[in-house]
Amino acid sequence: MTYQHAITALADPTRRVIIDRLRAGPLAVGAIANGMEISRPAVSQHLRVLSDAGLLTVTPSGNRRLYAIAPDGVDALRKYLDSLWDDALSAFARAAHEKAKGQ
Amino acid sequence: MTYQHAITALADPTRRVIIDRLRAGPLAVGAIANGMEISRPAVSQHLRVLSDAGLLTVTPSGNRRLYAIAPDGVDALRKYLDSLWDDALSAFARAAHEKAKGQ
DNA sequence: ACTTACGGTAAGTCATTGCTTACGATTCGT
DNA sequence: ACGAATCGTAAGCAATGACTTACCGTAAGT
Repeated sequence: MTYQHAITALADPTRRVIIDRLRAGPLAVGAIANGMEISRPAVSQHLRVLSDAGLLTVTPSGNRRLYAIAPDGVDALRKYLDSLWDDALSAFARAAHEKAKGQ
Repeated sequence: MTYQHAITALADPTRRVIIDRLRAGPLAVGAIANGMEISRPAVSQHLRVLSDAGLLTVTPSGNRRLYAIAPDGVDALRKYLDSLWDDALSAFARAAHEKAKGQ
């Protein structure tokens, strides 16, 4: 039941930028913040939110900390949306059928 | 490129409750607000946000307005997450491979 | 050992947003 | 035609959250 935190975390545009930067593979905090307009502490705070939401994993590597996308967290959100998608389609088909019958 | 608005709209817990109420089929505003703790205008405002995000459709029916989940809006979000999912899995596999080779 | 690099945390500020009450517009029932 | 019902919008308020600067701990390099 962690998809709520995940969707809240992904609602922020800056956090989606961070996620996009990690699509190709793990990165250290400095590498993520480099080129972004906000300060490095701000990036740290976003990374904290994303990690708490289960969307990122952290692996300390010497001096630095490597962040990577956690497939499990993304999957939780996917499952929620798939369920919503199924129900929406069923309701849509039923509504269309009722309308055709009524008309 | 409308998935950003969709994910922002779904980030609010109250709006997810509204969406859940519409899973079974279209409902009027009063029916949605009935039993909820917030006022009806607040529900109207949420419905506005969800509609603007492409997640709901409105069909006026006499005195009332029937809101229903828009499958297209949900699908846009699904596609974004599927893409993210694919990249996350690839990056994960690559990282595991590099680690195995390096170790 | 001392300095430098890396990154998390704290405190404070400002904008965003979700809620309420009040009001107006449209449609149904009689 | 008139009163009631349904619903959207405006204005105002309080809470949440994203950002900044300042600070502290830990690991690497010399």
